Amino acid sequence: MKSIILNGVQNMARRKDHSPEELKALVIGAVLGFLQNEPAKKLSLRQLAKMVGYSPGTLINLFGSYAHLILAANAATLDLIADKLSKALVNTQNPQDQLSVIALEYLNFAKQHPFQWQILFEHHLAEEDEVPHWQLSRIDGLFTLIEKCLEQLNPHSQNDERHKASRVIWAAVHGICMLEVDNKLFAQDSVTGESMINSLLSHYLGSWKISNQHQGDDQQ
Amino acid sequence: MKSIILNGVQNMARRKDHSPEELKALVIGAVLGFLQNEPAKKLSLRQLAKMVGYSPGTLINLFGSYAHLILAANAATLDLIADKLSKALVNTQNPQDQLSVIALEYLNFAKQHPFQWQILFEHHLAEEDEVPHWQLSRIDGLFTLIEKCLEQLNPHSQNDERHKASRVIWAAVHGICMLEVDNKLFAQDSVTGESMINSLLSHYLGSWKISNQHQGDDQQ
DNA sequence: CCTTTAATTAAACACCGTTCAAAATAAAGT
DNA sequence: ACTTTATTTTGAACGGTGTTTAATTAAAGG
Repeated sequence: MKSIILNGVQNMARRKDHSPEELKALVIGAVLGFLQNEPAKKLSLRQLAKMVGYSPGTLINLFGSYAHLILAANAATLDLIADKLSKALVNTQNPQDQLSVIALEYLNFAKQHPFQWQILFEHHLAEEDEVPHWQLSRIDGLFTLIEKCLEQLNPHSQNDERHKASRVIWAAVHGICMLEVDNKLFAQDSVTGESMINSLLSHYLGSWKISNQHQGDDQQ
Repeated sequence: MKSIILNGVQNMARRKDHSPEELKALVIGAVLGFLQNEPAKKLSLRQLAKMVGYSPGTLINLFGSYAHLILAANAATLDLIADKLSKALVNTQNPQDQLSVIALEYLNFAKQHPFQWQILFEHHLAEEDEVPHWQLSRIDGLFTLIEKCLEQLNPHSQNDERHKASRVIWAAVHGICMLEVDNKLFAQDSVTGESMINSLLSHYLGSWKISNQHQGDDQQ
């Protein structure tokens, strides 16, 4: 297996048969596969390189850095989530039910892929380089989805009211998912992520959808 | 400064004058001081040891491991937050205002100490050792605070209804803080953490407090 | 076939948390 | 005061990390 050593110091560099895009997909697959069983803390560039049969350096000049490699994996995760959400929506018409489906599907993903989901939010880029635009547009798509439901829920609502409400709902659902995945709810067994999401949506939306029925007087 | 070298290989171990408790406080102070300016990612045991003038090994057999050192610093942070919350509450009587004060004070802490706040939730212990009980009781104290407000808000509510609502509120507020600190809200400037918390509390509580006024029929 | 270009690599670098035997100190015994 | 014992504290070593770089190889162009 080891190549021939000549001259005391020697050799290597055998070109594999993967295009850059194939290799990227291979690596991202390895990341997500690893995170199915092991926490993000245990992931490393060197292990990853071993898994896909390339050297650490190859992965670095493919993605730019280890941080950007993780970012690429996170982008794939976001795509996967967006796909699940839109698929879950096709059989639901009522806008409040749609929001419920979105939130519960999101929770479901977090519970089924806790490590993959955690790394989405625990991975911080160095402050010098900003989040790439393609990442931003993915997130924007999720917000737009929520805002559309809100518009159906209350057609009299203003744009900026829906904008704010979408952020509140997203953040709240996200907080519930996070504490559920981290097991930091310290709640009795009857209180699950599902029941919390139901409580949140029914109460928040119940009040929100009637708050602007007449002459647009916002509460806050 | 360097001790005398004799015999080719040499010396060291000058006993400093700190009791274990003093040293712990010194280290925790160094952690929190560091996190005022630098992200958790850049913190390390070795730098920390240099800051307080001890060797890495000393800190390890003081706290057990680097992970437990961070845990101790997080405990100090939780105490600090609990202290701020209870102090902020003394001038507020109305229970809904109290909840608002709690949430806004919590948000304020997160914004003023983002790195210290982030490490509270991004630090995961290895699964083999559980979260210590003194940590759990601290968190339980925060929940009890919220549940007391909810009881004032709706004296007819059941114990388990308040239990659930306290978790929903806490998780939602937490989610808002997290996305605000991480700059992941992608919202227009008018939508701030404060306005989101106000929206969340007014709508959620507005519905919640009347949901059990008569014969205890819960929505979920 | 030779040259150029691009891909891939091993090795080196500067870190990291942890372990451990040895060194230095303090405390106890005489 | 001296010796012994016990306790801190440490440097050095170990195996790991992400990243850089010079060398090597394969492929492409002429």
